[in-house]
Amino acid sequence: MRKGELTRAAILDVALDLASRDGLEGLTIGLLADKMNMSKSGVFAHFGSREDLQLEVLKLYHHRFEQEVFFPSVKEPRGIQRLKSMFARWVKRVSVEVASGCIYISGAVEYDDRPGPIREELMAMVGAWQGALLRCVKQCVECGDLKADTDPQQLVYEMYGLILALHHDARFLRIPGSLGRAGVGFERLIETYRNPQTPSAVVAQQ
Amino acid sequence: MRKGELTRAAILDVALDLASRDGLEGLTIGLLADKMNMSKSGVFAHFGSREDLQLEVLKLYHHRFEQEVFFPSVKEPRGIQRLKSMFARWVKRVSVEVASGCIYISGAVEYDDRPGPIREELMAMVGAWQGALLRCVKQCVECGDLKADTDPQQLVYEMYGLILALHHDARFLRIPGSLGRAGVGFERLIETYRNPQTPSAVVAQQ
DNA sequence: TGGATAATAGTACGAGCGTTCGCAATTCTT
DNA sequence: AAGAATTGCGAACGCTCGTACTATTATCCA
Repeated sequence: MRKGELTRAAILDVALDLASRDGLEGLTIGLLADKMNMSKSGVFAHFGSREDLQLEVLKLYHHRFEQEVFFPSVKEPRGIQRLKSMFARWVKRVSVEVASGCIYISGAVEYDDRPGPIREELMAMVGAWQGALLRCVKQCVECGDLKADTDPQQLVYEMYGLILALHHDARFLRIPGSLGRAGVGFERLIETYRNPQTPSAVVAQQ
Repeated sequence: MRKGELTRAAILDVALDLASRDGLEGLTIGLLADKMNMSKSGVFAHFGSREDLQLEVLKLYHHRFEQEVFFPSVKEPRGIQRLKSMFARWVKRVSVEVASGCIYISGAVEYDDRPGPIREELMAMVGAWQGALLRCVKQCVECGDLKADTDPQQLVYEMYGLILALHHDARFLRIPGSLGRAGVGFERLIETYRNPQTPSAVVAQQ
């Protein structure tokens, strides 16, 4: 690996940190150069433009999210167990990010009215994650873990709400115990939709 | 009313519009002056600083929120009916704001790591609103509309999550039908906590 | 090890930001 | 209507931003 690619990777790593804290719009080349002990132009040369830098940061975040949340969960068997794993890992990730900030969430606010490639990319990523959740819920219905009349979209909507509330209460308001509330909310949520016909052993093992 | 106060009020009105769209941090005196057909310094003179302007905008938003959501709801009788009114008016406000943006929500992301008077003010306002919701839920428990073992904080947490998800899905992802999902989620939510001893007529009249 | 190539620094530019200040115009008060 | 007070404008300041261009230094490959 040539030195250039190595520095570039190091820059992106720091940039992701900064963007997590201040948002993608708050990510500035000057500050990034300071943190890297490099000149502005030195940093800049690795990316064609600030927008490209932001897009690369976004892709890096997406990659980490997949590694920590998505991929480990699809190793779980289909059904409620996988869904629980997805939510648990998601919560864990966001609660770690309470100290730094989740780019999916801050980005949703920053780019809800700002058209352009970053918005498109971000929408695609968040959409993909919601799509993965949706598929998992549908599998839960198919395999009988959740009731047949379950509205998958509705369930995903409410799961997302629990995470957003966690980010809001823990990171902005700094209310202790928010982490637990996300868990309690999720338990109550799937309890509502749980299929009473399913052998309790299947769900109790989790 | 002197002319100065009148223009000041007009500026604040436009400023609230801009801040709703681009966030409080995105509110710029130059853009504001353009929209007002005034000079930058002319606009600036009405406020000691940009931060003061932002604080005034925040207070104006809070005032509108109270007028449209809080005050009409406290006219409803205590209990589940008032809680439903609060949520319905809240949803209505946010769904109108889907086209412009809710400052409580965007502000929570913008100022979760940015100390200063704006963060303090915003936290106080959001805290006050959550406090109002909390009181209302507690009254629901006291008057028997909700189960005695209801965790009021938990219920408020989940209500907030439903609103945040609405803002996220409708404004950022632009998924149709999000409005309905907030309502369905709320119904399911209070159904979980509803006291089965309560005469159904009381809750059915809503 | 030397020459080609890649990586970084330095400098400068134009634009936009919040803010200051002095002056002109308008509005209010009597 | 006249004088006082308020209101608004215009220009300028210092700062930071992204970006472009040139020169120097470090790295890679034969």
